[in-house]
Amino acid sequence: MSTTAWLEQLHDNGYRITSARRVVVDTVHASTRALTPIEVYDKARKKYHALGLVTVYRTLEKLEELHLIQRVHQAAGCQAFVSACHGHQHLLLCQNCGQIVFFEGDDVEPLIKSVAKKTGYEIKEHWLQLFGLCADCRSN
Amino acid sequence: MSTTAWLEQLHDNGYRITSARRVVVDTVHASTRALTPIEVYDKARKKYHALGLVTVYRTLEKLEELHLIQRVHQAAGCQAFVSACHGHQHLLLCQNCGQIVFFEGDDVEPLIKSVAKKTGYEIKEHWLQLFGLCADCRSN
DNA sequence: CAATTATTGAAAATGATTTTCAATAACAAA
DNA sequence: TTTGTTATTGAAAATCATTTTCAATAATTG
Repeated sequence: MSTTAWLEQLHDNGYRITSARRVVVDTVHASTRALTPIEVYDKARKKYHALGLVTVYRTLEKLEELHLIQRVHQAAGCQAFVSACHGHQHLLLCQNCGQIVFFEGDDVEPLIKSVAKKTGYEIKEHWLQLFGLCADCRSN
Repeated sequence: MSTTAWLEQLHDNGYRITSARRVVVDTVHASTRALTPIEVYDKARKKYHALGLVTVYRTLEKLEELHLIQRVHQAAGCQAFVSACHGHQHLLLCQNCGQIVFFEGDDVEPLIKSVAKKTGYEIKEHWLQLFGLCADCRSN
């Protein structure tokens, strides 16, 4: 999904396309790592100096609402976001470089069914994250 | 694992047993829901009025360090903790009443191996949380 | 091109967490 | 026991992230 498509999504949902939003979208879209609001702010401001941090917060909020980005939870904190435009997918994070890879979690279904049966819960959502070292970081 | 065992753990690791710590330990240990620092503070203060919020933060920090409690991540926020003294287990949360159930995740291993193979990552940790409705909340 | 109205950035307000610090309480050793 | 050392305490202040307020500006619609 291209940045243009993200902007279209924003527009289709009644939001205006502004320079500030363009540059935030570009920044988050381009990153394979999760970025915190301040990191987005710092990177994006190199391209658009007038950008305000508040606008970054507000834009991230909208992108999350449209499921174009998703929050990444880590031991260090839970404020970072990554691009998430491939529907429901699970995350695999490199603990060294922060690189993020998505993977399908079809195999989780049987586990969910079994847990539902054992516990009597009706399971509505699940949430899986793996942590490790990417091929690059392993060899260096 | 009893509260006494938690206190022993603290003591064995060179921490002193104080009234403040006792009451924080009691409070978290007794709860089947995840509690935020303020919630712990409010509950615990009913038993020990002089307790300070700062001490709650510091005690939770130590309990987490000793793996006696673990942080619970939710859409609403990631500041809450639950008792976690059964080793590595996964969480199942009731979205209505907050009740938490632990379950083993043996079935996750094959998935992890398969993802490792596909991605070239060496996977060190994993993290699984399920959300749904408990039997009680379903029927009411 | 004009009018409407969402969006902007700055500053202030809020909320959570951490740090500082002097008083106190726990505990090991005598 | 009692004592001395030192970790722990709570309050206040400091910090950090996030949200709200507001008047100025810029994006869209007609």
